[in-house]
Amino acid sequence: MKRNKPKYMQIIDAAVIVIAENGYHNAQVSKIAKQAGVADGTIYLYFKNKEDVLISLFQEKMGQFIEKVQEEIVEVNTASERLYMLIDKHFSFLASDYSLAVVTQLELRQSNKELRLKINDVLKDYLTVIDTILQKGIETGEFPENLDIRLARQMIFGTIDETVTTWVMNDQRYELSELSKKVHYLLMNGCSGSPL
Amino acid sequence: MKRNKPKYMQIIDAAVIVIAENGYHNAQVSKIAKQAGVADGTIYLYFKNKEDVLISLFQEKMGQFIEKVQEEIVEVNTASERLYMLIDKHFSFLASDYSLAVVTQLELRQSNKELRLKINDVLKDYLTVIDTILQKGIETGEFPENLDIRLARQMIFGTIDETVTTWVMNDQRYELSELSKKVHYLLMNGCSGSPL
Amino acid sequence: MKRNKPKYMQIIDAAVIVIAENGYHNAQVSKIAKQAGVADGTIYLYFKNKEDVLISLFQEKMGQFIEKVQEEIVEVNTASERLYMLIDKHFSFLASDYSLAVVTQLELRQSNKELRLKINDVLKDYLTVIDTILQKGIETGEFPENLDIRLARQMIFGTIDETVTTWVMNDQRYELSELSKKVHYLLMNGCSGSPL
Amino acid sequence: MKRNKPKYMQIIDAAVIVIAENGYHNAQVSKIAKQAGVADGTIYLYFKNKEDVLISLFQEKMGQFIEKVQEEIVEVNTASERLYMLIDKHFSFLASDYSLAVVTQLELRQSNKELRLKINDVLKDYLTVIDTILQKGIETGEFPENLDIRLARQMIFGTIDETVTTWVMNDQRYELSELSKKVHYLLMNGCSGSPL
DNA sequence: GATGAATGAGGCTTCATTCAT
DNA sequence: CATGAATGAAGCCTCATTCAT
Repeated sequence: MKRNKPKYMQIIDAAVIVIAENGYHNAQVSKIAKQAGVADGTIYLYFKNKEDVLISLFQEKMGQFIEKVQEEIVEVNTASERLYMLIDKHFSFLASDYSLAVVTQLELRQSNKELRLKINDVLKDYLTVIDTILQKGIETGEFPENLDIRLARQMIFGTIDETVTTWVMNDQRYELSELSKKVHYLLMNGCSGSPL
Repeated sequence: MKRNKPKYMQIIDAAVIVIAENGYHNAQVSKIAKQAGVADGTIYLYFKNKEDVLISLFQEKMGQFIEKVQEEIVEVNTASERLYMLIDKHFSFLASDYSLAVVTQLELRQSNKELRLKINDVLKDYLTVIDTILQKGIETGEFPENLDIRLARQMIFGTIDETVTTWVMNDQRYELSELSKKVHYLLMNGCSGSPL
Repeated sequence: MKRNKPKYMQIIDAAVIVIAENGYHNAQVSKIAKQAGVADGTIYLYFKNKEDVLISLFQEKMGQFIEKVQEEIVEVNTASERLYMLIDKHFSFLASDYSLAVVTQLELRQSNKELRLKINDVLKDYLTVIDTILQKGIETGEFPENLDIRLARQMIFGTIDETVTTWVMNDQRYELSELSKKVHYLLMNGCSGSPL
Repeated sequence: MKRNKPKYMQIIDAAVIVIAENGYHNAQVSKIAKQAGVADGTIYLYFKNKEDVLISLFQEKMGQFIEKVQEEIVEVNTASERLYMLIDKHFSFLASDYSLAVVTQLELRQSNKELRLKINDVLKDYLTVIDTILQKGIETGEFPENLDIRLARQMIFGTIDETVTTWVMNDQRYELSELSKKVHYLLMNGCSGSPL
């Protein structure tokens, strides 16, 4: 299992730093190798090509986050609590690793369509988590029965994503995780409104 | 004034088509020139460089849209109506020009940080429109006084943007503008909730 | 027509010189460009890629030789005279351009199979010329009716080719074209022998 | 003596197979090692470098063939019989090991000049065998006194080589060894013709 | 104003070889 | 003897931009 070898994560962590510091288009393989303390060729022992490094980066970092959220979220019961946990974990996760936040919110978005499609595959699990919360909320009566789940999911994800991106673009001039409550409040209102 | 010369818009329209068809990274200057029916060098008579074409593209297309929204929005009175108009104009504007939607939602996002910052400058006017609606809504009592305008704006823009992007990525399999009402409803609920 | 532009042949001639001097595996595109007095990128205005330069080189040089042989060969009548002309033209053509001889006999043979197959396509016309001579000779009674044309062609081409290659590998220590008569004599004997 | 250790021939045989299957330029050391069932580094215990593997391959395979021919050829007496034996042994040797034929006729020819020069060293013994046959033939009166031995040798080797190469390139669609008689006949005629 | 031929910098990837175990 | 993880040099090609006509 590649990911158990130390150099695998070593290279991924180096990629995050190099991309955050130099930008996506100035993150040459040689820079990543240097940052990771390995030879250029070594990267190709662990990754198929440069794109594979970037996909793996996203899979490892977001994947591990999504897994943790999936596990922890079942520990609270109401949809509201779960949504709050989702928002707060999301904010505190990216707030704790600014480089990673820069990479996921700004840099990785300039990758080509192919790479972005693969990134979206990873995100699908995240969107499913949101859908499950919404579904649960409808069942418990916290959300109206006719809530359009797809639209509500887009609102939730779009809001969270836009909030993080704005925070990153403002150079973390304020505490991201302090916004959790307010964002949760806005989104709960959005979802809970009585039917049209 | 450059923009009054026919070839100026001719080149911008060509850029939209070429980027939509070939993707951002395959939209070479020579392709745009060919599509516009001019020589490569001619582009440099109207634009400083390639980046300038893309910024101008965004400025012209979004700029004219924002202007129109700004004008029309004062014709209705409540914040709710104005928000509805904003959403609906936004959706119908991009639904009426799929190439442009592909370019703004998918392709132009792969540009480098600098270009994206300039694009954000253009968007600032749009965000100001949203802020004005929210401000107005607070004054008229439609929204609670303690509404966090920045967060609410992020929710509104994030939701609209995410909705359009999803629609584009789904190859316009449904009518985007039919979502206006529901999105408006979700966002109004989000903004109107009574204070924490 | 690309081949009418001066730079087309300029690049091909440069390629012959660079390959002859540095060997096939040390004939970098940048060296060829420098020798041709053009920028690296200019080569790609006239050729699809590096391989295309090499194929074109062979096509232009051998192609023009084969055409000339085809034209001149009809001016003499007997198969024997035609065979002599073929051998002599072949020898004097390569003797007059040692660089080209090095390239065709030694360097181009280290190219990959794909390239060699395309080179063989060019040679097919040459082999056809040989076959026509043999056919003619059988008709006129100069060669026995049961001459195996394929084998005879292989003997003729193999002998000529091996003779030139040996001459090149011996660093042209003797006059290649002085061998024409003797080679012709050997091959005529080979072909003319009475049936088994 | 290296060649007595089992892994020595094991690696050479693996090289033949790997080159025949993948082509010269896709015959990486790691592939040869894998095919031989040894580690990459082990190859360097038996060979100085990759080139040494290829030279040794040629030396072992052709060397053992040439030795056998040298021994057997003295068992027949006339130059004609010896030439026939040479041709027939050559054809049947390569017909019996198609992989080896592919490697010697097609793949190894793409090697660089240095390697080919070393391969030619091995071939010198073979050419000497031909020369001896010719010399003997002149002494016995089978060939004219003024036969140009070098040219005759080139004809003989060129014809045999071209015949095998054509057979390999035609994917052994016919029996190579069935050509022995005809080729022998052609070459005997070529050499025996009365003086100019 | 318009053309389009020419420029040339810059990076991903392969693979023969080494050497610590 | 044997292993195989690690090394790092080296080159083809693209494409934004220029400038002579």
